[in-house]
Amino acid sequence: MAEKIRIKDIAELSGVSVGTVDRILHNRPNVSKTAREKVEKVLKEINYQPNMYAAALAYNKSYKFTFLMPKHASEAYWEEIEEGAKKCEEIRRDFHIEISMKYYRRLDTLSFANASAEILKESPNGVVIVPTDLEITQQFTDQLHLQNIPYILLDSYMPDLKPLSFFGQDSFQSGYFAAKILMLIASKEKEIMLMKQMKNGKVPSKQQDNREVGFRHYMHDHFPAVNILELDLPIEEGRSEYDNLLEDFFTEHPGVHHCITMCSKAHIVGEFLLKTNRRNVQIMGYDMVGKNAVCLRQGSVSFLIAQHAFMQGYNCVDTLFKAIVLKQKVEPVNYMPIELLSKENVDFYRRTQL
Amino acid sequence: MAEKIRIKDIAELSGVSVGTVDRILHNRPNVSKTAREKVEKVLKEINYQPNMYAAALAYNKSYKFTFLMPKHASEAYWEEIEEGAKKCEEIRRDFHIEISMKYYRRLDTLSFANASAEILKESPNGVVIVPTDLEITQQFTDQLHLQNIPYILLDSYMPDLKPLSFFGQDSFQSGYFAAKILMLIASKEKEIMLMKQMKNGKVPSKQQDNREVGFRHYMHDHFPAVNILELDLPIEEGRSEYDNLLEDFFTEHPGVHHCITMCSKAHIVGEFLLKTNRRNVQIMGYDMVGKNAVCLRQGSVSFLIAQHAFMQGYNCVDTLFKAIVLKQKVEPVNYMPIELLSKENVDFYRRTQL
DNA sequence: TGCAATATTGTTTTCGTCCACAAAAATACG
DNA sequence: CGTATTTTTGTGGACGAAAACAATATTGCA
Repeated sequence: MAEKIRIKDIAELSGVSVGTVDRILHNRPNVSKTAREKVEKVLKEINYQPNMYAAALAYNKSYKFTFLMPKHASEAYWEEIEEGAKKCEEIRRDFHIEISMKYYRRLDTLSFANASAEILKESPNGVVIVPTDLEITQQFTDQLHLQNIPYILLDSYMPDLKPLSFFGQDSFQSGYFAAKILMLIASKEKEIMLMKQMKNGKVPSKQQDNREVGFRHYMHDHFPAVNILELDLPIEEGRSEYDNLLEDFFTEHPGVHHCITMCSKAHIVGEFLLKTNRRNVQIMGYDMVGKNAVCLRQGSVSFLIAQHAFMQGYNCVDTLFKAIVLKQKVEPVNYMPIELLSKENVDFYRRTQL
Repeated sequence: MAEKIRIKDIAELSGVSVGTVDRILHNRPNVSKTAREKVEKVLKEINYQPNMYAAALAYNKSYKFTFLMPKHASEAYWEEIEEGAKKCEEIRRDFHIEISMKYYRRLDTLSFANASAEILKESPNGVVIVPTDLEITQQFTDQLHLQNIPYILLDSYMPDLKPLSFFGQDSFQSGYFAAKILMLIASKEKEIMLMKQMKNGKVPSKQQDNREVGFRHYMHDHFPAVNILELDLPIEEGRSEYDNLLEDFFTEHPGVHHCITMCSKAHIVGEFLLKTNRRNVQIMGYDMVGKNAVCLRQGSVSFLIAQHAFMQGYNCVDTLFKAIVLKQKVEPVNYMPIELLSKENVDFYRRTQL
């Protein structure tokens, strides 16, 4: 069981030197047919697992990974992803891996193109990409394929780009699940509020759009009669303006007792309800970020869906590491769990299971 | 940023030899005050992080961990824990850690005592214990303390025993949460069925008892009028007898439309309902094991609570590893997430996040 | 002061793998 | 057949930390 076979052992068993075994293990040239046969016979019988730490120590090469993601002005979701990536860099530090972060502005394809050009100049060993539009992203990944630089897609899955791997949540299914849970507490409602945070009149992320599609799909299938009332909060407006918009909405629709949002800003509604002493509205939202957790604990938000952003960042980097440094096979598609949080189980949520 | 400081560098910076630095880093004797001061001054300025792989390679010592748990005749929960432990053994193999599994028979204190005596004879470097009664367990852990063998408690938390660490689910809170979710779909019910699998007239695990306490606590607080009807399935009886008991129950209580169980056998009820074509009963249960997953997908079970058994086993071993081999500080109390699964999100459940 | 005993230092080998280089064997060619 | 060339093999450092070992400095005591 606890057989620790070294290259030296293989060499002795097959009657050659460690140099020859090493050449065969690494598919290097200059090995005679007879030597190859002798060694491969031994390799077939035993199960050699190289000591990867000794290997890393001897190899003494460093790896550069680049992480391309949207610029986040204190947006907790992106911050958490970055923290996860940094954590992995720290954990793997003895393998000499180094991550360089690059940012682009969401919906600004030029900034994406600029950043990707910079990355290509640095020719890293691997890349993690949070994609923008398919077309612009593909221009980048085509170059990466040309240069044989493996890359991982994070957040949005674009199978046509043939990435090494993908990490993210199935947004459609997640919205579908959210609808199901919401309708457990809102089964008798005729109207439901859907809050959206808009930027230049658009929802700023594809993920949120897809969640809404999943949400509406469930509603259409199971509660076609329920009226979904949208409330848009333009990100350009200040916080005080939000309160006015919310006040107007709830005054105009006193019969609405349930609110859902696909973004991480459920706490905006939660805090408003608390401030205006409205106790008869239940909220469901996304992302286990500080302010949402507070609302969840105090009861102004009923449910959150977590998407394990930290683990997404961590896993992307670790998957690059496993594929490139350890030359392991990696899972091509990795959907993160869709995890429901309420006041009763939120204390046991862990951003990482490690 | 990417400073890779070696012992050799510290030695040069402080004008001593690597031997002296090594002595100081490991608190070994025979270091003069002047040398110590010089080195400690340098250590304070830089942030030395030893290359743990080089260290493990040089240390070249092997570690024996023992895992004491109930004998599981194909009980999926325990199997999963064992698989997690084995996985960690594999991941850390280059550090020469070896796990030896020991089993005792649940509710049989003598078999626990026998197994623990065996373990003590082998004097391992660390132990993972799934406890039995407090008293019997303490007899064992007292010995471990005497011999300075660190140990981790898994499944049941007994703070008085002063373990190195604990991993498990908060069973009370998990039952409480289960009740909340169940009552979202059963809010109008007057009667609910609580299925219990008994062994010699007792619930075979403390965890299940505690979940029931949490469950009843929620019911008492929020739905005191609901009548909880227990159905006991004695494990001694065969499967066919279960069907008879279930048939009798549902014939006698045609008004019961919701069933909850604290054990992993929700699928027994699910399969019965499917077989007898009863479509008007919803089930909630525990553990993401194969048969339960099937029932969840086909709709005969509505909700499951997962407890991440695989990660529990993995984390216990990895925590021993981190504490003993890497000499890191470890978290003393680790509650696992309480994760809700339904048809809509079950496909994204992962036993491991790694 | 001299010499042993002890305290403190520095040097060297080891771990398993990788790779550069040296040595040996096989082949080419005049 | 002998020398030059190429192919194939074996050997000997790294890598960074740990620890055994050797060497030096310091102290105690007659």
